[in-house]
Amino acid sequence: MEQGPDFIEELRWRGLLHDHTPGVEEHLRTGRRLGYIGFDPTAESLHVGNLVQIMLLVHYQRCGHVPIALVGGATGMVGDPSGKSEERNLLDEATLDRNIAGIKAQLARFIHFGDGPADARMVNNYDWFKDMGFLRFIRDVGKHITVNYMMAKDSVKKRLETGISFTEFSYQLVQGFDYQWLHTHLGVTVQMGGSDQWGNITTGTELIRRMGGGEAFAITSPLLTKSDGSKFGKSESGNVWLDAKRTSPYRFYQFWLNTADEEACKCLRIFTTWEKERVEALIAEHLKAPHLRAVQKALAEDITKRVHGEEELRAALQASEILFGNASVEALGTLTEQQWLEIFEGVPQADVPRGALEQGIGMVDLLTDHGAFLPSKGEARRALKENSIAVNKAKAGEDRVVNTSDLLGGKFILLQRGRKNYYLVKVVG
RNA sequence: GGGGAGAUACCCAAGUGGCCAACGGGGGCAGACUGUAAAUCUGUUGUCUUACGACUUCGUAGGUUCGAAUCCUGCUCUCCCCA
Repeated sequence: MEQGPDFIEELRWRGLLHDHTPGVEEHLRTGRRLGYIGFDPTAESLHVGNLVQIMLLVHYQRCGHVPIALVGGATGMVGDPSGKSEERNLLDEATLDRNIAGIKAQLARFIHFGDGPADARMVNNYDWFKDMGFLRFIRDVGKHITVNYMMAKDSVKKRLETGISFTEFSYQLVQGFDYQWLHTHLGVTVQMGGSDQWGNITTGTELIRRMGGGEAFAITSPLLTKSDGSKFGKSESGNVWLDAKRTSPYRFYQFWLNTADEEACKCLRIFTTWEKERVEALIAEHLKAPHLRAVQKALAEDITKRVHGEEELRAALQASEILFGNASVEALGTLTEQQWLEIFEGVPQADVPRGALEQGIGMVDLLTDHGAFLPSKGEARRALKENSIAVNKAKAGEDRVVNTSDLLGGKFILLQRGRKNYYLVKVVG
């Protein structure tokens, strides 16, 4: 068979390998193997925190193997205790269905699905759990694993003090059975996941072994954290989602562009599919001239393009140029209304009646009463005194009055507080 | 059950009758610097109007006083020690 790069070796240099069961390397070298990763359908969209797992599948496929994406329609109903200090809320079926559909669509942007021998496949564990009764489960599955074994898992041990429901305690068995089922029905022999999933995955390999299914392997990736130790994939405004409706492509692009130097290099290895030489050349270039931020730019462009497409990337680049570049008022004036709305999507906006603007509006009122951009007039005055407010890119003082002559594109006024906070005033009526 | 300590702004924490919108630190925001970074420095950080002003705020409800975060009483909550 045509064999791509060595998967384990690939993970290793990319910094994606945390742990693996003995023998996987050989196992993967000697044939095309089916490997799976489970995704929790807790939301309608995946976020960049899931991206590491997605990349595992991407690299897996690139290396000539067959990735299986499992959405946990059943496991999502139970709740994984790993890394959670408290019992989780359960999702209802309708929500789960919607979430699963959303996730499927997103995964398709990364890996190639189809019916060919090397194509990725998508499965939902609800399909094999929905008709399984409790008695059958505890007879066929539960019989093979001891409670002692289950209690030894970190995810369970940590919760023994504070309490864990039987439901969450059972989680590992449910996930373990997934693996067992995929093993016997599809011939899946590899399960991957974040290092926090090690316990759950090995319950699966154990189950397969005890149920006489033979060999099954586990591979985990390190959990990605930022250099300050905080969780990766959160911006000040919360989770960074892959769904453009939740995180605009512009914000998405900015998230990657703003990664710290050290992280950016790490991310470049993890989140691009570029070969080693290209990655290393970029990093070397970055070290020579860090202020150019070649790594961040390359990273942000590549990921944004993959997630949102060429068009959206271009818009994000344009927006960034206008917001952070040296775009002049003239440049702003040339934008079409459509462009305005696209660029400033996600930026606080306010509608102001044309009549009020014709009479002229003082800065303090514009920032508070009309725009509600700042919480109080005192704060607005302070900001104006601090010289931090700009109208259409020009600093404004407290006595500045805006009127229709300030309109750009006939319709918009751009306010800024400091360098990074934008507010858009739209005229209506 | 007995005894003690405490509750102050986003967080920590000073303040024990007027000079308290309340020291200081953290955090936030902004300015300078810079790489849309980090570090650093500076300013700012209850609300409202025409700000030399007014109003609301120191757990909660009352009271004493010309005047209270500060004193008194009830209540709620937190912590500690002894049993």
